Amino acid sequence: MGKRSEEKQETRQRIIVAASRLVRQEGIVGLKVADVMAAAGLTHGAFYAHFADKNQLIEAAFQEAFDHRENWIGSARKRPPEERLSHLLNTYLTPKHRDAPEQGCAFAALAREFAQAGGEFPRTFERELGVSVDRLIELLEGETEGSARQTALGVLSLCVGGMVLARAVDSPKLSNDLLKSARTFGQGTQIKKDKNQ
Amino acid sequence: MGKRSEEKQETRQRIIVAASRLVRQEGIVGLKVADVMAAAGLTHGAFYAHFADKNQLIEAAFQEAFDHRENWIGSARKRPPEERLSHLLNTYLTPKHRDAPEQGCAFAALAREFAQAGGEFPRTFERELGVSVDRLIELLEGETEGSARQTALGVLSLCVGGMVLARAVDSPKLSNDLLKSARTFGQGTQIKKDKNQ
DNA sequence: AGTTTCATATGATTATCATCATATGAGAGA
DNA sequence: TCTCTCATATGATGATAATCATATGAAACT
Repeated sequence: MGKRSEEKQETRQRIIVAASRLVRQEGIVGLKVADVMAAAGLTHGAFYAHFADKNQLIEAAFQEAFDHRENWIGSARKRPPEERLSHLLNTYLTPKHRDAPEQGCAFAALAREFAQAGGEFPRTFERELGVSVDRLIELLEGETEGSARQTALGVLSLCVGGMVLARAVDSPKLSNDLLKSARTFGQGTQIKKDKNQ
Repeated sequence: MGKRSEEKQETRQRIIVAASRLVRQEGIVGLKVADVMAAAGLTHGAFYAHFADKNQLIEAAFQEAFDHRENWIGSARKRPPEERLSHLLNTYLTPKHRDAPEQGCAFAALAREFAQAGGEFPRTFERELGVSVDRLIELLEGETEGSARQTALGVLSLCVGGMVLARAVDSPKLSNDLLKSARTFGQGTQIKKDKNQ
């Protein structure tokens, strides 16, 4: 691969990264191809040298957003088992995450729109969700009441819902309360005290 | 008020009802004024005799969607206190609700878009959320560990998140698992056994 | 150096919609 | 019955954006 196409790949990557941020901020319909290109330092016309259409870009951007999923799950893995669940909740349901959707969880940012998008979108969504679920199961296996899978799906639901609502309300007070309550609510789910049971 | 303007009000109401269903199905951006009017049995031109603009319609449609909130909360009120939380979860997080977004919860359907819409939208959202929270607090008061408000906010987060995710994934199996896991996860939150404590 | 290739830029094109302007026609009051 | 009003219909208009067509210019190869 020559220097030429290497640079093109870099440009493509730059477009994807820009799109990944913008799409989480603006949503799928709200994402404008020209804005993405401008954010990547290019003009709109070059877009179709890199992608067949906007949908292809969105798929790539969505996946790109999960490159940092490990930051979340990986940091919980370093905790002792009985603290993992609350660590997950406490690092996801934060004002900082709420206020930076462009670098935050893509499920919270895009689930609603993926739900009605046709084509490959639902499968793409499911694949990424599946990976998250698997990671969470590894993390929680044998540590919670009920099956780890059940806890994993429950935690994801609570996190996504709490974030979506916290972003939608007007007052900072209520928004913060939503985050805090969701954190606490999720911790009401019992963690096994005896790891050998 | 003469017959004339009475009929106009009825027409207006028909438009709002149509919009309320369509907007939950298609989203705010996805909602087309012409589609709403067609669904109400009219043509697009008449729209501006009823509303100043599309935003005004969406506000009205959003509120309209909550006319049936009592079906959900009210039916839980008939249950003994210790069953209320699980009743809420079990009636919200259902495949039936998932498959009929046009008549379902407007928070789950519209929160993401309200979050980025400017103008009055965030305040409107917050007002309706506040009402729901108040109703839930009345329902749960003194019945759960922790404050009723905290439980109310937690339940709402879990419900909305579970529904949004269940609607976004491709496979019915995973979707059903999400609903079921969220139901169970939420019930892990302890209900007081002794009502007089 | 001369030519070719191709990544990117510039300038259409086309579709979709919200919104506006004007027309129509049925009912209300004279 | 004859106007007049106004709810609704029909037909613009204008903006926005995806996508396409063509131009350009720098690097790669001869």
